[in-house]
Amino acid sequence: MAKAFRRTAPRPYHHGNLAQALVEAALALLDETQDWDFSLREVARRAGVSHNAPYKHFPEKRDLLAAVAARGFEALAESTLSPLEGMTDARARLLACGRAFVARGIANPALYRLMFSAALTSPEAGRPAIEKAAAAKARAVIDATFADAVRAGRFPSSMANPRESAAASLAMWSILHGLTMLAIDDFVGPPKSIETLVDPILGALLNGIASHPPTLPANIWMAPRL
Amino acid sequence: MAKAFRRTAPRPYHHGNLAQALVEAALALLDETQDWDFSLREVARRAGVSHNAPYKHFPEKRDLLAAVAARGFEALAESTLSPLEGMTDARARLLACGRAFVARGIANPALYRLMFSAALTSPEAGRPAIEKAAAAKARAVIDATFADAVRAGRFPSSMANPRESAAASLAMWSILHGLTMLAIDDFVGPPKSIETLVDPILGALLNGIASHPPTLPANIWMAPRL
DNA sequence: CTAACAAAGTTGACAATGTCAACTCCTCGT
DNA sequence: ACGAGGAGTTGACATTGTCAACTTTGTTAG
Repeated sequence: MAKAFRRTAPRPYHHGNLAQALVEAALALLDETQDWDFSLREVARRAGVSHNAPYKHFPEKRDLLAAVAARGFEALAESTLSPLEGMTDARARLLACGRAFVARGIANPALYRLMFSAALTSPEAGRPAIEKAAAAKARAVIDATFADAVRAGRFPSSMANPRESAAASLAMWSILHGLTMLAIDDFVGPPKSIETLVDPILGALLNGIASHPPTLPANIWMAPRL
Repeated sequence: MAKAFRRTAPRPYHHGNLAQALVEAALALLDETQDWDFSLREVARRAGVSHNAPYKHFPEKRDLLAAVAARGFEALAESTLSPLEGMTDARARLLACGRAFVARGIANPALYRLMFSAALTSPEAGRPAIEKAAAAKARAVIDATFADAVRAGRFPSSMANPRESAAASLAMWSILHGLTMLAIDDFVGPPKSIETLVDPILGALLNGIASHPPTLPANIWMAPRL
């Protein structure tokens, strides 16, 4: 950390924090072009380094994309978590969570798509660890909100059972993920207002879960495989 | 090589039906590599033609991919339709439809992903017409099955209202699409048996819809934009 | 303090790819 | 019979991901 002051240093040989700058540049490119087929070289150009500098931080282009995707999951986690502040009604919290989820996806379609893309899975290792960890964080928000709702008595107490809570949580993930994807991919729209889209759809699911809680087999996992 | 005998026509100069052969080859490559970053040249190689022959049939690589995706939607439509033969119970039909949907997606993950990918949307024209048409066909199966169920009295009669039927149908699409994607992307699994995964999840949604049918604003469309 | 080392960045090279342009071969309608 | 145009071919080009070898820098052992 400690290093000489660089009061005038416009262009230190060492970039300082290139990895982050590259992720930033890639994020910008992703937003501009709405696709991740931009060249690694262009990312390097934006960061003001040579076309091979990125390789010192990311062994492959895929690894850069994974870092970007991880950022996306972190943003998603934050987006779904923050509106819950101060909300008490369990059902309203779940709906708010859902709205925030879809809204975040629509806000940056390419990023959302990238997060769930296969572009980052390597043939042998599956999804990169960095992405798995971030995705787990995002998943935890929904899981926790659901668990809260169960504890608040909003759902049958049998749903404390992990096989039932997993089923409910998976159902909610699925419908939100699916709805977001369809909206992004122009299969549904126009989303003039997120609530009018999410509330009825997610609401119907929540009603169904409350009246007849679903159950999953014991060995189903609901997360990137570890 | 001027005019040679060709009684057994081993290699006619004109391929006969290259467009289809290219789609076939691309389909095979997609299945093998589980990705669509294969080169157009490799597709041409497989079809036994020069690296530029494909351009006579598809202006861009994207157009070939769109044709492949269209095939995928057609297969999806067929897969979801065929198990309905002879089934009478409306709820069972919907569940069967859902199982078939997810099963088809899991059967060829890369193809499924391609269908909903942005790789084929051109910046100005959106998704190619060929894909839109095929997607509409697949969507129609679920819509129709739902409409049948309403007619059979399995859902409140208010659901004959287009705003309600659209909501229900969208909800079902969403949850199926989302579940399929999550399964494909290794966020949930292992899918040792499709029914144990789909039935509880989709069942919960159907229960919710039956008890409190959702409604959507009037101007929401549920299809690739025409 | 300094010499050496590893991390971070650079330049150069290579094969492969998507696509353009110009050419050749074949089929078919007139 | 023939010529027009569709179908396929060859050649070329800029761009890309990635490898290898080099240089610059900050840190650290002696």
